[in-house]
Amino acid sequence: MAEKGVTPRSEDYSRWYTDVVQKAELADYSPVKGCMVIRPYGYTLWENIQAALDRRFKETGHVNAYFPLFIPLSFLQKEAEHVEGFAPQLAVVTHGGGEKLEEPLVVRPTSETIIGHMYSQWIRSYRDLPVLINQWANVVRWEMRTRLFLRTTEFLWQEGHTAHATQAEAEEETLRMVGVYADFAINEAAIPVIQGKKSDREKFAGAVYSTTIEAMMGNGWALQSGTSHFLGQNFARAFDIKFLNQNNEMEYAWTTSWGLSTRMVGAIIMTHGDDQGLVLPPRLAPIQVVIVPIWRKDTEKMPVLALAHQVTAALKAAGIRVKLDDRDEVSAGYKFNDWEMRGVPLRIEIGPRDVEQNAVVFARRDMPGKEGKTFGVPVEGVARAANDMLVTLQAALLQRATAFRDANTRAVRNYDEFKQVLDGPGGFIRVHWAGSDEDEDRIKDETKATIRCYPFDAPEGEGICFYTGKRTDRVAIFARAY
RNA sequence: CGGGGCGUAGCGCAGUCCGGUCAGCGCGCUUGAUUUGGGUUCAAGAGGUCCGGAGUUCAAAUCUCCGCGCCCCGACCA
Repeated sequence: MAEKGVTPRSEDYSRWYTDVVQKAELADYSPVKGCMVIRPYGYTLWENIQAALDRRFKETGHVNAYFPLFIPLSFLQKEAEHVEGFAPQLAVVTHGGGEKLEEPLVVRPTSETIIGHMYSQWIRSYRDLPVLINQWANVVRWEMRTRLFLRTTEFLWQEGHTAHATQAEAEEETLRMVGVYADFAINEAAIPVIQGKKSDREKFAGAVYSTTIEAMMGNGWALQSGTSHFLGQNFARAFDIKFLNQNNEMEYAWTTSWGLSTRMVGAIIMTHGDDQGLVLPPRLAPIQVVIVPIWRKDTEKMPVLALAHQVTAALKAAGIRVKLDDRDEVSAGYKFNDWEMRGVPLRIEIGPRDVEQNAVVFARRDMPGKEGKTFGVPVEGVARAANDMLVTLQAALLQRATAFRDANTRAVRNYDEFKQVLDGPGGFIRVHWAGSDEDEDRIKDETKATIRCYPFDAPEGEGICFYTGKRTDRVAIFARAY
């Protein structure tokens, strides 16, 4: 690893990613294989993600609850597709208190089963519906290959589980929540995700269908960043979630589930980061503004620090998450690089020249060097100016990511072109698609690209499938994915 | 689990082929100066059961055998 800075993205993208995660002190490897330690800076970022999501969940009528970590193994086996999908990834507890357990307990990989079991006891009448519950939890999936934040054995997430009286209501909920994820991703994380439906091959084990938000990472790969599933009556039948309707008839409930995990942190890193390190969207950044005081002589130190404290207080009063870096033992240049690595959106530099003019210097993280600096920002009204700059930065990040995604989204006319794009520039391939599940498998085998989603927003209309040559109005986005 | 690579100071590594002043380097850390508008410089210092075990040998980081662990590539996935 380089002593300073990170491996350039162009040299080795996954190395760059790992470097950023560790050097920005977001997370570290743990002594347990496949697990990571989320460090305070990374955890604060996650807390900000949680707050932004939780607010949206509450606004859409959901409440939080908590269900147990351990699930009887037999529960997993009640839904055939579900157990088939998750069996290879389960961690199972066979002993407790020095005794062999009568029935093994699964460490939850997801909670549809145990929540389904509880819902069957809580739901009696149509008057009990809908049930709209979310939980913030950790889950465990024994993955073969892990990567910090993107795929770890244990990860943090939220999982929403809802039950409804009608299919229409449940489907509406499924779409509402994928929409909430998209709204969060776009407006908080500045990630221009694409909403769509998963192909049958990629859907959640046990779902009727799954919806997703798909993001494009800096290397052109796709990252599934949140999912919302319509479960039909599959889990209701498996767990006997029944209610009496208004006609006094017994019916199975219609359920949904939806989740978004710490993987989102990975999405933020790979959407906005650059060769200087992390770049954080202001709305989620643990530190939105860092103030770096600069002085030459001891006589300059006092007035510079005095102004720095004054500006810090002004920003704090305006509700900005601000940090004054008054460390004595490192140089200003060191601090610049340090905070750039950590992705702080706005840096305010205050030196003797600024004290004289009663002004400060703004340096935005998304633009390197002088280009991103604004000199002579008056101290009077500095909080307002900083706030405006944060709004500008938030918009600029989204705009840049959107332009990148669009520039790396291509159409192809046939399979040869498809392969050429994947071997060349990569990115998203947006095509008409009339292939079968087997066709999809074959393409995955041959190119490693999968259907990321059938986008909801598909104004293309009818066209020719690049693979089968058939006419269809279905549009698919293919990409290599994490 | 299949294929590759690796385990020596907090981190990154050299040394291993050809056993013997090989316990070394860079960064980081500590102390003191110097410097501070883009990662200052210098000096002095602290820090290691060479992954573990067994064996060969006068002598093992180095050779042999057996373990353990990690990383990368594949099948699986939020």
